[in-house]
This record gives sequence, structure tokens and C-alpha cells, in this order.
Amino acid sequence: MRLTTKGRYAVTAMLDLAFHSQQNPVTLTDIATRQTISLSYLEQLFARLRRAGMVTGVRGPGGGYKLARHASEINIADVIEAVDEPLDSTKCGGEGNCQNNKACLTHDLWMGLSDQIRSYLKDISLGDLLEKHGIQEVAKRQEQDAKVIEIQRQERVSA
Amino acid sequence: MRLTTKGRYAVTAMLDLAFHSQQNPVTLTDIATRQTISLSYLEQLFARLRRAGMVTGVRGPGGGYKLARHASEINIADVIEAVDEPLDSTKCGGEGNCQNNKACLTHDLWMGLSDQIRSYLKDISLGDLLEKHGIQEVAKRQEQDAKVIEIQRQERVSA
DNA sequence: GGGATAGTTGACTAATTTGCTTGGTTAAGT
DNA sequence: ACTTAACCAAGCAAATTAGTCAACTATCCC
Repeated sequence: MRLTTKGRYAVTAMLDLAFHSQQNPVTLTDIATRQTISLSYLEQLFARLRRAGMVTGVRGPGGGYKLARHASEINIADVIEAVDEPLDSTKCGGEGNCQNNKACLTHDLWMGLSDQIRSYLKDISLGDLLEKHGIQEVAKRQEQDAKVIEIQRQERVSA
Repeated sequence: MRLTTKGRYAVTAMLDLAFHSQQNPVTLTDIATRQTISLSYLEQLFARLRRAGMVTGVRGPGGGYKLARHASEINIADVIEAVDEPLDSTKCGGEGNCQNNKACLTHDLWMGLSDQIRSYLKDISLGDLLEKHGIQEVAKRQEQDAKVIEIQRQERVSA
């Protein structure tokens, strides 16, 4: 289990998606604008999330992404593991043969620690986070900000 | 709070140190041999650990490193944060101005999550890990393995 | 004192990952 | 047809990881 900015981006984007895709699909462009993540990087992350079966893509106008399951049934650990590399763990792929073909301290201790963190994150769903106090206000403000940015963009285009 | 291989190396090395430095200081060469981590990489990690006041260096023959405090008073979170970069968090250094000078979703959610992981790791000390079942056996075997490697090295030198 | 041991420091490098860009193709709605 | 937006792929700059090399300093033992 690793915790990097990549995982953070994925969780943030999924959270944004969970919040805004109650009825209609949400475009990556919208998420990119609201969360200030580059569109193409989001595309890469969502390709993995889609392959992991966590989101479904809808093509064409009015399309975008939706959660494949309810927000309360998608946990943080799965999101992070979907975008992270297959987590080679140490050098042995969970074989426990990293040192002279036997288990090393890393395996017996860090792996246990890692499992505890994973199980901790598995108990937290996107739905749990959405219910947290204050999220609604932040998300609303981001919608407003996004509209302002959109208006500015259109003014630049028509100028 | 980030979790990468760098932090894992640091925890593994500190654990090895905690186990072997009951009486005498332990050289980085020994740790490098037992844990198969490159000596120079260990040097970099221990330079940070020393600056963070977690270990003390003893120079000269018979020297090496010792824990600055008792193993039960050194927690995992501190070890990881000592070797990791000053964790710039997002783009704002904890200022909460990452998006249009206001807080973003990342701040309100991921940061909270990160804090929970940190406090979780703060409750686990090196001493706790040492007491875990099975550690003693692994460490003993690693000592044996290290001796074999040393003998092989000397044979190559004298040959 | 002189040499061996061992920590300390710093500069430098190769490989990998991260985050992002560019330029497309394909499916679906209008 | 045209637009929208998912999907796909190659490539690239910056950061991070992991490791090398070389010089220097403190300490112990003979």
C-alpha cells in the first residue's frame, strides 16, 4: 500500500464525481476545471478506474463518467490501488523470497503494517467522506468558481 | 503523510538497529548486509534520522549508530516523516489556498484522512513491532546469513 | 605518533515515476 | 454533417528513488 499524490488525485476526482453525478454523467473537463487537475492526466487515471470497474464512461454529447456502484460501496483503498502500480511490494512479488530466498524483516513487519493501513482505508467509502461536515459548502463554492472560469473562457473566445 | 519505499527502508533499518544495538553501536555496513539495502542510500537516510534526533552516531572503531531514545519511544510516523520530504501536502504548504486562494476538496478530505493515518502510525513504536511474534527468529536467521556472506567475502579477498 | 576503522559530507548519475502535452480515433447525440 | 466527449498512444520534462564515488574527520589500537 502506497500513498502518493497520484492516489490523492484519484480520490479527489472520484469524490468530485460522486458529488456531481447524482443524475447526469460528469465530464472529465468539468472535474479538471473544478479540481485543477490536467485533463489528460485525469484521462489516464480514469482509464485505470474504468478498467478496475469503478466507473463507467458514457460517450457522445451529454456523456461523461458515472460511478459504477453507489458511493457508499466504493472504498478509498480500492481507488488508490486502482491507479497505483501493481505494488511490487518489495522485490519479491509477495513471495517472501527477497533475501536469500527467505522472508526479510520488511515482509514480516512492513507488510503487516501496510495491511493494517489498507484495511483501515477499506472501511472508508466515498459516501462516508461526502457526509462529512463542510463538504457540501466547499463543493458548492467550487461549482461557482468553475462557472466564473467558464465565463472568462467564453469571453476570451469571443474577443 | 506519504507512504513510499523510502519510508519502508527507513523503518526496516531502524528496526534492525533497535534489535541489534542493545549493547554496542551498529555499523551501517552491518545493516546494509542484513537488510540488503545499499550502504550509501542508508547513509543518506541516517543523515536525516540523525538530524531529526532519532539516532546518534559514534565515530571510530567499534562505532556505529544507536537509537537516541528507547525503542518504545520512537514511533513509525516520526521515522517516515524524518526521511520523507517536508511533505508539501498539495501545492499550498498547508495554507489551504491551493484553488483560487481558497481550500480545495483535497484539503478538506485528503488532509483529514492523512492525519488519521499519521495518528495511527504515531501509536505504533519500534518497540511494539519488536515484540511481535516471529521477529526474533527472522532477525536471528538474518544474523546467520550475514555471517555466511562475510565468510564468502573474506574467501574471495584471500583467494 | 601512525595507521586502520568508521562516521560525515557532498557532488554526481542512472532509472523510474509523475504529471502533463499533443494528436489522434471512435461512439453518440443534434 | 457536425459537435461532443470518451478512448487511445507516443513522448517528454521534472521530480524522486536508489546508488556510486571521492574526500574528509574523529577515534581507537598498536
